[in-house]
Amino acid sequence: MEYIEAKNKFIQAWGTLGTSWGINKTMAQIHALLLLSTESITTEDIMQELQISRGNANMNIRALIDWGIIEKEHKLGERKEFFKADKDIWELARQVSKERRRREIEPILRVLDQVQDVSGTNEEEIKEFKQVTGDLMGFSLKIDGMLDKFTKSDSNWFYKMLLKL
Amino acid sequence: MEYIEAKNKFIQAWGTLGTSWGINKTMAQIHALLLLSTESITTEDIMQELQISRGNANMNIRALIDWGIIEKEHKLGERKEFFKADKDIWELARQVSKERRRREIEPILRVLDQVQDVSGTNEEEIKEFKQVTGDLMGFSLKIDGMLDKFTKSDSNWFYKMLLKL
DNA sequence: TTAAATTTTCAGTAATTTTTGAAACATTAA
DNA sequence: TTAATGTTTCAAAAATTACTGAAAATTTAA
Repeated sequence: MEYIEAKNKFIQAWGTLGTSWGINKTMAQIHALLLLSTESITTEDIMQELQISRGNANMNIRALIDWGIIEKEHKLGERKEFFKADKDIWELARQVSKERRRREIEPILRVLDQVQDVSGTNEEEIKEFKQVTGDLMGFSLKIDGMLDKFTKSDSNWFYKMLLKL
Repeated sequence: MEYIEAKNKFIQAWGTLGTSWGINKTMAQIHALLLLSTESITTEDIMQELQISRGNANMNIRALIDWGIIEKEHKLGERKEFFKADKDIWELARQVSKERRRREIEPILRVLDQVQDVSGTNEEEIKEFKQVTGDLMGFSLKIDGMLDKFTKSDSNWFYKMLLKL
């Protein structure tokens, strides 16, 4: 398969995958493009490669920076900003885990916690409510702990863990 | 906190969480409602509780059944269909992992595989392309293997794994 | 300073996804 | 059968989300 075809295929697939995990398509595509770039590139390059507007490019680049998975670079004698992605996949996974944990697991844990002191007249439904939300919280806490360990470890730790299984 | 308030809060939070993980809000809310129900309920009940249309209820109930996380029940002497959720959170996690693996990880693995035999004139970009997509595939395969093991094990295995860490 | 280059913002538009509601379809009871 | 009850489908509407493009803001060079 020719490079250009493979590249487009990968960018497209990465966009689609992102979409089904709640990440907007353009954001994932910009990330894919940067993963493949041998050197850091400008907003103009991204606009041109993905055929998107300046506003769209700018917003999604910023979102990627907020997620901590790409970064700005300044080149000597250049006024433009350049961007590059971290090519270390383990680092990427760690960063994504960290952010999703913070943005999504923590809020649901907070709600599950708040909701634990429920009261009411129907014994059975109260019991069921506490049981289900309690189980959910227990499970979430376990996942949360695992992710915490994961985000603080190196790829080696994860690799060993997989072996132990 | 009063039961009705806690219930609504939980349903709302579950819907929001679903949304940020690419699952539609109503689908997640129906699931939350069923998790809290002490007995199986009808489409009418769901429509009434969540204030949604029949079509919407029907479509999302079907989606939940497709995901394998709720099921139909027929009651003796009743023509209506009743629905109930599996209350076992481990089972839920296992089922969701299984489905997402099939729907999302497998497709991306297929693309990464296809794209491996890339060719072109620019040595550096080909090398980088192979490196990045190869790493990504390696990582995805590891996650895939872990999920496979997870979906085929019982909660006890997972619990032990967490202890070993 | 002023001007040129670059980045950011955001109102309006477009695209996508979700929801409705009514009609078609299916099943069971009489 | 026919009628009543219940389920599914799907075109249209609504809601949400993403994108554009131009103007405003910011930064740097002269």
